[in-house]
Amino acid sequence: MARALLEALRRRDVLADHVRTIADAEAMARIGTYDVLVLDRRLPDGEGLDLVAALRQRRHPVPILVLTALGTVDHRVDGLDSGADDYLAKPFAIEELLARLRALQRRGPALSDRYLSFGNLSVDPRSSEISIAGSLVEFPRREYLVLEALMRRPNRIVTRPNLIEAVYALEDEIGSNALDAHISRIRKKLLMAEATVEIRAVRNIGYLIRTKA
Amino acid sequence: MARALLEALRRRDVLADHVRTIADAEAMARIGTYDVLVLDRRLPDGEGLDLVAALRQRRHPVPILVLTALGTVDHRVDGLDSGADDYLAKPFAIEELLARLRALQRRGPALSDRYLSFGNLSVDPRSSEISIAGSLVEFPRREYLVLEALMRRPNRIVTRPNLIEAVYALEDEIGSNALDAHISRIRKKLLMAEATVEIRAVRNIGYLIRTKA
DNA sequence: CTGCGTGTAATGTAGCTGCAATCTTCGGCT
DNA sequence: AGCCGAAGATTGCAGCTACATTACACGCAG
Repeated sequence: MARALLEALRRRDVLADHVRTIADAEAMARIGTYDVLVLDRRLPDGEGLDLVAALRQRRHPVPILVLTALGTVDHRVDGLDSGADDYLAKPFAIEELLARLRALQRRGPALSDRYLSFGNLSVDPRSSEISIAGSLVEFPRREYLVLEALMRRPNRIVTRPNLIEAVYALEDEIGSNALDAHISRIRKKLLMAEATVEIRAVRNIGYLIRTKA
Repeated sequence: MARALLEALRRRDVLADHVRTIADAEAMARIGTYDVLVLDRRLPDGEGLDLVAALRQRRHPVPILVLTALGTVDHRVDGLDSGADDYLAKPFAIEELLARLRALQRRGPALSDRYLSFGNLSVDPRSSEISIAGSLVEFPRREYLVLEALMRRPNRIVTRPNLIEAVYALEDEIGSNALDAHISRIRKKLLMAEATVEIRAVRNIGYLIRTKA
């Protein structure tokens, strides 16, 4: 399958590389600069959509087309919502695939980043704006960064080191409860704005954001 | 058909406008700012793909999804190659359409050199002219460049390095608050002209332009 | 020469942010 | 169950830093 595709691409003077595993694909995406990534879902070392999600999480801008046998509407919706830009199910016409690749390449790499929303809270990483219950709420920089980091993984624990890294990118900062202080201030604002989410501490590990009981 | 779609979108709090003809669609695209354009092919006054081609010819950046009964592979290829970003044939599942619209909206508009307009401010990169509330306002070169860079990504943060790069293309220019000074002067002019947009600082990162509260 | 554009520097300022002191909560242990 | 220690929560405060603004000087163009 891959071989046939590579051959078709080569015949049209499209340069392409091929790898078999998610791990390799991730490495290639990290190093190389590609116009488009074509991805199957059922791969030797896992589910292709996990790679999509991982790349998007890191804000990797490469356009991604998922090409797979899993073709129900639900499959398609899942694929697109995981961050893929197009989804084509087998069987497919090679000409259509090529046209879709052209469309993706034409459009270029993404500039945008997904709106993060959870409960009645939504975060726009592009403008660093946060709205709660529909109205804009101002957050200072560091508080914003903490909240954004939490919102990138709602319902999941984000470790203290991760949070500190998110806020103090390179700068060194150790030995204080600065992070706790930020959390506290964020909580106060969430309360003020009547957010339906809350930040819970996970002892010895970190924090997570989740919907209020 | 259009009514059903509008209803489905409205139910999900997606704002949408609907027109019946190519002429109207063209007018709307020219005036308004839309995240995505959904287009049928067989329209009362012509072939939808002609509109796609016309918009692309003018470098219109809006993502376009063609939604039509014409669903052969050739139809699809033609649609995509005319400049559309996605092509969905009837019959289709509403959920898939919505997912595809999300994907397009996520990715955002293509870069372009057409009129940049936001709020009551508009910038013509070709002539380097700026109008506020309909009347032309003179900006010196450097101020113009800063404002254009911001207007290329309204509501998004533009980093200081990006801005500096935009203004001082090759020349070396470090160690001063020249950029801040420009921003300040631009702000003064925006105020004078009663612009409905404002420039906000994002601490430690850069600036962004957005509509005034 | 004059006027505008632009970089620099000085100065002002707001409000973020880290800290520490104190209080509260939680989990483990007997 | 109850106690204790440690982790987390909270809050006032003070220093500071990044940004804002203004004035000024230099340079180039008409």
